Amino acid sequence: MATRIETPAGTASEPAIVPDRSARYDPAVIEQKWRERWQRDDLYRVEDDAPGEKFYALTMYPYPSGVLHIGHWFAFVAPDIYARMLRMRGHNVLYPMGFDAFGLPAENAAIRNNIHPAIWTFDNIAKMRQQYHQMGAMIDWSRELATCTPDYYRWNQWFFLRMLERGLAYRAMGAVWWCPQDQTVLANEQVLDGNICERCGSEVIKRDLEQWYFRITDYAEELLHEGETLDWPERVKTMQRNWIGRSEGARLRFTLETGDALEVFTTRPDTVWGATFMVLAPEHPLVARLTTPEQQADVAAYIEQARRQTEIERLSTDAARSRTGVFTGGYAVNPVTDERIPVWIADYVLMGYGTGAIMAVPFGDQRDFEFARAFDLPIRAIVQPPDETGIDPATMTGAYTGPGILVDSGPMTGKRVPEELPEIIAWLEETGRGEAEVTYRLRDWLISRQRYWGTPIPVVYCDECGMVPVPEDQLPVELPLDAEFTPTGQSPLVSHEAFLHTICPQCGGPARRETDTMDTFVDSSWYWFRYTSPHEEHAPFDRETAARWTPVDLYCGGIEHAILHLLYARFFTKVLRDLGLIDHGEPFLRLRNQGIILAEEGTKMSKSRGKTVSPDDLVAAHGADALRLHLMYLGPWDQGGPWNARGITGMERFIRRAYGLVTETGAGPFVGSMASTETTALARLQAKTIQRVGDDLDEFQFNTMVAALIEYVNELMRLHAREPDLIHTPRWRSALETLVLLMAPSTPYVAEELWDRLGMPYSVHHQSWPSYDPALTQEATVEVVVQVNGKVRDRVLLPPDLAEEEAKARVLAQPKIVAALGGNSPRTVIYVPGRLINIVV
RNA sequence: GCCGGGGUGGUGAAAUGGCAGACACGCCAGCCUUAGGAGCUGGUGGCCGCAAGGCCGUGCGGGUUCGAAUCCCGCUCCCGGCACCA
Repeated sequence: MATRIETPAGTASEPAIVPDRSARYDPAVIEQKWRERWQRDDLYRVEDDAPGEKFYALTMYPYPSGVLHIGHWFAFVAPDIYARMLRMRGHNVLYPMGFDAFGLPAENAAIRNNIHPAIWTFDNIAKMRQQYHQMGAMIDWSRELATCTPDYYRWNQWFFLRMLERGLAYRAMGAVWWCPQDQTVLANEQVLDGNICERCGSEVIKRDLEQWYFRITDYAEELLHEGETLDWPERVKTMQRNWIGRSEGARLRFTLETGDALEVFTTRPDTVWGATFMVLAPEHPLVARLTTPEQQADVAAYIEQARRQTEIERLSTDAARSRTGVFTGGYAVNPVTDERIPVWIADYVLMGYGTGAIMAVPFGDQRDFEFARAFDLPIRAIVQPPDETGIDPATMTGAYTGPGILVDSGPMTGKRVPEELPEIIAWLEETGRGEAEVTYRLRDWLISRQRYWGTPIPVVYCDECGMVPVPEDQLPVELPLDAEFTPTGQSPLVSHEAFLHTICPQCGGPARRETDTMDTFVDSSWYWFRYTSPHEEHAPFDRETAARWTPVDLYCGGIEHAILHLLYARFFTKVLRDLGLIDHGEPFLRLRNQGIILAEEGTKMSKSRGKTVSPDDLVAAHGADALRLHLMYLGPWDQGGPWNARGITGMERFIRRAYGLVTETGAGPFVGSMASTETTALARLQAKTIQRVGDDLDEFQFNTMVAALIEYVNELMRLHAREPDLIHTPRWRSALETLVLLMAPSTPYVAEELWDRLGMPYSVHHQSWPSYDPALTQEATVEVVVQVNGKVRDRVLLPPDLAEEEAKARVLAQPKIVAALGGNSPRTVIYVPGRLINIVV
């Protein structure tokens, strides 16, 4: 190794070979040096009013679980590279970071290790922040937030109160998991294998309790249609569309013999003449009134069984699973046929969808058909398929769901379905039997958690006044830190007397605080606004600053949040807009998901199986720059895949080659004005590489971007070997500067070091992204493939814009082609300029 | 069952209608070295061939096209999501 670092660029010097330890690429030394310098200089501080078009790049903030694993690196490095490139392109880029700091693991650690959740959480945050520094991420740490601080969660409470005022937050009974052993409600995440309590291992059941909800269903339609306009992966949009589950149909009114009205939702109101029985969800409120004394025992037993039913059973597609249900003994009247039809209960009807009751049309619905066959209920044919004779209900083996003509359907007989459905609905409306309706699968968002480590819900219960919201000036309702974490099976808040007992803000009498805390998805539903003014004390965020930065231009994160987090965040944004705090309704304009990094065996990386890969060890062995490159080079970023440590040596070699190239040939002198083919080739290579790297980054193709960098270095070395004097031309110097600039987003440390060694002013990360002359990306002559009948027979060098006739003439004269033609004359010649010529004989 | 994504050398992959396998790992050979788990050079899809060269080849079967990894139809396997939604 040799170096000339003492010699300023442009000055002649002896090619003295001075062995110098500092010349060797030593990532440990380089990375520590620059990391400290950047921190000292606050290099990544973002000013709200800095020049340049704003760009808000955001990565889903992590849960502070302890340490960053390799998957975190994979997720964070890509947007970091992208954000760095945009900054070099002149944008004012906001790339903040924080911690999703409330949640179950902290509480479990508290119970297990007798350490307070707050201490555990902040210890982890400190560790992880160090790791981000090590990664070389371009994060403005002055904006860091942790959702478990009162400064942050008081605004969760503030939003809750605003939503309560607007009727968007409400209390209602809801079926939740209940552990009879621990005498407590469990979050869904705490229920293992369908119905096992995470804590004590006993079987859990569903139980009705009063819970807090956010009325996200009010926004169902908007969430659905505004989602279509977003630049998000198609599959995420599809998942959200399916989750919202819009379905068009009608609400029809049936009457029960008890005198109660029973409404049902159906997408096939045309088949109401075929409704031969009705089915209620076991939990339906009318079941009790409807059940006759003789059926009482059966019904009660069935309801009990349905309650115990595990998720696994419910989700099973087992063909052996049969339709179950029980007759209530009660009857309803079909509103169009006036027939008396039996009312059953069955678990295939869900309380949470539609009205929790259906009209059963066994002829036209497969589930109803199976039910009718199982319990020997009547089936009536009401649709005749086109160009066929009628179907005989006695012999049919499955429901008929196809198109046809209505038969035995009173005044609607003869109508074509589905074409004339609107007329049928109109008739039902005119005659008062029902009306058109749209139903959604989306349910309201249950935000209550019977846990300690979360945002206290700011209401109190007073014997006199009932439920009373905590006045805004009394926020935050602080989570007491002196809670007891013995595993009693209850939230520590319930037994925390000082927290529990308070004074009613309305009458001043004794009151009891709500002990439920909020789902942590509330925290993550608005955190990106907080980054724009993280120290604002009088509002969740400063309106003007938020207006400047939001919406987020690019949001990166895992596909696992495709539904919940992203849907809640969209909902919150719309609520914030309706509260007048912002003027847009969609939070994230562009979304990109990384794939999942699996363990080397292709299985899921899990802590419990010891399959995690520690980035710290890899950094110690190869440097953060090499690890960054390696992760980006594994494959397409959105695909993920099994982890593989072997390839990292290739990235290390690449960095060493680039390092050697710049340090050994970067000091000049650059005096030659060589007009050789090599300098032209060099200029073309440089232009093409700038284009490739930029285009690949624009398209989030990090793996091919890295390949372009590697090829650039390899090609520079080849040119140098072919023409040793090339390194003394100004063109060469320019090529090296370009190399360092192109490397800066991906390998920030070594790029800074090389920039410094080139004698360029600090910092490489404040330089402009290199530009190129598009004319140079075109070669003067290109190798054109010559095919005969689609098989490659020769290659010729031609100008890419050569006229067709000229090209044909030249190619047909080639000896190999003459031989391949064997005397046959060409029938057609296909010419794709700059690519190929295909001669068809 | 439904909806996505995918199947290309020994491995990760590239090529989205025009030279299949860029680039990297690994492997082989050579150079350098006291040494190499360092560096450099060359080779590396399969088959036939001393070679020149030829044939075959992108999960399977068919189709469209001068030309298909790429588009269309059918099948198959793997991964992910949803799942009685009336």
